Amino acid sequence: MTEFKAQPPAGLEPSAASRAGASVYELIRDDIVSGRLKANERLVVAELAQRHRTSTNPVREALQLLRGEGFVVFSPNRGARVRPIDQDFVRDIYEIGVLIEPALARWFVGMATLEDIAELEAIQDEIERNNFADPIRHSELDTRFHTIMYERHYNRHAAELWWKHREVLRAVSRRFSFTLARRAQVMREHRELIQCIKDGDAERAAALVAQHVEGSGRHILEQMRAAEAARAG
Amino acid sequence: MTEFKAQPPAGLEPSAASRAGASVYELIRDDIVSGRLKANERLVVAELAQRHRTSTNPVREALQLLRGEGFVVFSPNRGARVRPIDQDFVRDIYEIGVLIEPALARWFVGMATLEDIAELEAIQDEIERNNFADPIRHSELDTRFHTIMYERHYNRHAAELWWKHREVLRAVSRRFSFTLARRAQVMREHRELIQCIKDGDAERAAALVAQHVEGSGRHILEQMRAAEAARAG
DNA sequence: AGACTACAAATAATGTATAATCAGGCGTAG
DNA sequence: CTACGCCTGATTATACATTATTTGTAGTCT
Repeated sequence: MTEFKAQPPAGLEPSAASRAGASVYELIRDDIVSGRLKANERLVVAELAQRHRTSTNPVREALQLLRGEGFVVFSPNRGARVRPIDQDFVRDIYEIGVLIEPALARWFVGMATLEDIAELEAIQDEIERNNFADPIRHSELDTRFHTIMYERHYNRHAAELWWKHREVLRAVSRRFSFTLARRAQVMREHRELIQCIKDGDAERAAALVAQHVEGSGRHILEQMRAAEAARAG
Repeated sequence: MTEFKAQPPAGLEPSAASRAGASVYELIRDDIVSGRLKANERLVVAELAQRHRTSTNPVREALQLLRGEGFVVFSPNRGARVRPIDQDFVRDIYEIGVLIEPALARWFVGMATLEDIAELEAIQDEIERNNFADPIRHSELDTRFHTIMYERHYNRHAAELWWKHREVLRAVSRRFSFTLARRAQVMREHRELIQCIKDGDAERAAALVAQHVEGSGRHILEQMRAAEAARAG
């Protein structure tokens, strides 16, 4: 069986410049995406340096990198703040996914080999065997399922964009669990998608992926709204 | 008449942290996008610091920012290199544009006011008056034309993405000039687009934008191929 | 009193300088 | 051809200067 650990598509993980830099970058990024750092929270360089046992230089660089990726916002002479991973943000990126993923999927239908299809089915089997019992595992399997379809796409830019968005959504949805309705929907859509690929029906596959991503986005948004309502009420 | 200087959509220009930082960032970025820095060229921090009369810190931060935006690639312990703005790169981003811009345009059709349409027409008049005589001016007007349609879109992420891609394409195409065929096509498509918006025909507007972006991308790619062939032959 | 302004101190970003380490590349000796 | 050692430059670490923003205080005006 193949590796079922969620991995970036092609051969390129941003992988920060080096040891300290990479670790600071990843730690801060995780803190943002997972919600440990609150929206709009100030990111004071000296504090972060102390917390992560490094000097200020790597922290400053990590923040700039995060700025370039959109996770951190700078105001001149007032430093960095956490970009809020709020409902708007999630909606924005899943809507972009709805536009991009169908195109990636359409291409895949024309390129899929028997091995690809076998692997998709193996993963789907595994997803069903797991049946959401282990949410982390489900997330990894599901990500892998889509990665197989997108990772060989010639448009590296689009694939990279997809992967970045995927990571954010994955981190956000870790906070929630799947509703029964959504579980059934995921299973059904994956199976249907595999069938489309087998049939070589690119258009239907694209439409299905659009629907799948749309559904996934809606699901997360509803969970976020519910959580917020619970917090407020 | 309104401002015809190309400007970012909403109120947010990345605008690096401060004077020196911003200028280093912009200068390096321009050098990359305009082709003054060649593909895969090494970006030695000390050199850049000297050339731009600053210390190494701002340079390193600018490079990290550029990395986050995808213009620079890092290898651990071997520093930064220019990400090649080659045909693949251009194709990648214009293809993404073909997917995203129609969605932005579709939304605009449902939101356009009489003032918006008047402004689009004014700009198109201006474009026709200029008639590609001043290419820079044409580029600014054309960018403004599209900015009007996209800048108020609720999906800030998508609008920002569009703007970043637009800047790259603008810089690349500065090296070339418009073929007669392309000139006519631009005029026709803009006028048709305005008509669609007046009619409230969102679907046709979206299709037209897709075609328009597709055509623009193809045009640039062909120019790039021609230039490369000329260089090689 | 309440509110507003001017100025001073505190906080932190930004830029500069310099050193210490470390990894990779290159040339030379064996 | 391989091993050793040197050189370049990346990366990290400090320390400090400069600048901008924020905050607080005191004095003044209404």
